[in-house]
Amino acid sequence: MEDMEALPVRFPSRKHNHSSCVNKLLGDAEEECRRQKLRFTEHRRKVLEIIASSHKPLGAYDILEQMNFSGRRQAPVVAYRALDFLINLGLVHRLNSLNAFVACMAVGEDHTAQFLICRQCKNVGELNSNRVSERIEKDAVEAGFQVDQQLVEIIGICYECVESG
Amino acid sequence: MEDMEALPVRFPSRKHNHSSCVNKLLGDAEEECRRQKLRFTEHRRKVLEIIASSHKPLGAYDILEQMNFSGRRQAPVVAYRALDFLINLGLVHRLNSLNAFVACMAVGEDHTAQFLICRQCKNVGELNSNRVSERIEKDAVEAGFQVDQQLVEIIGICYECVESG
DNA sequence: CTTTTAATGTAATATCGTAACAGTTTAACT
DNA sequence: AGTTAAACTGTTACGATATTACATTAAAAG
Repeated sequence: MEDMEALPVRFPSRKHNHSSCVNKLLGDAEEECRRQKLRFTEHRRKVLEIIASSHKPLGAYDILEQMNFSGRRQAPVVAYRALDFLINLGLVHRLNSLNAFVACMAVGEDHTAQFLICRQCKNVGELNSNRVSERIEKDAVEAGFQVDQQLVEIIGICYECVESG
Repeated sequence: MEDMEALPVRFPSRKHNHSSCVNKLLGDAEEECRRQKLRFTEHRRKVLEIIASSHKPLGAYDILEQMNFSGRRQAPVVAYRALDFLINLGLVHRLNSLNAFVACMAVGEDHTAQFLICRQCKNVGELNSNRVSERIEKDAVEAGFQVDQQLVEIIGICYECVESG
């Protein structure tokens, strides 16, 4: 029998409200940091805010450009340090095929992230199908391989771009 | 019902014969180039030979280092051009999580490559499970996403490394 | 209030990858 | 063979991505 539970798909609609998802993510971050006694510093907040404000993946240097508060240009390492922190916390994902970063759309949901990357509008969503991650796990084990981490990036066209030709 | 056909797993054993897989790959390349009327030039042959001689992924600059015939150091673009050619021919794969390249272990078998990357011995194998690629395809379609390309990289420990502690 | 841990500032440098363009070789066609 | 078109090569320069190292400052823990 097939497992027919609904998929927890998340793809950003063209008309969704950005500022509400930014606020949600900042709230999640604050809470998580409080819980784990980690410091949610200015750099970290700023980087998360920048990433969350875009559903298009951003490169580290794109982020850096938007960090010029007080007119001073930050060094690359500033962005990378904040990104590492946010990735470890599960608030940000890295897209290996693009050398770029996106905000997590399923914070706190314990998922193996699987990305849907639209090569037309450049938006990125998360598929996060347990069926996929379990299939990978099973087949790898059957092949004698012990899985630590899965990396799944799916490149194609999102439904809104298909519809609009 | 589960599909129980055997998986076409390929993971390089510690004791397998390198030179025979190099020769096989070079032969495949020659044949494929003859068929498609493409030129299998010296650079391309050399790069394929270098990659095929290692089951550990090699970076473009690692490859470059081994291309110093006649003592002259080649420009990076030389390696990248040959790599592009070999990748298009399906003889070489790129590992996005490592910015590195490996020889294909399933030439001519029409597969969606899925990589098993051992973080201990650094060897890379191919899982290439149709069950995985079909599951990804189905779930993505169900999510309204039209798939062009899948990128699956699985990081963990291979059986030989598990056995040897 | 001092010790220790974590975060920052800053500079330098490593690593990965591409653009542009002139020159040469190869294949294809008279 | 001689001519043309396409593919490949050589070379220089540069762009993009990421890390190391180390001195300084701020925060938390005792």
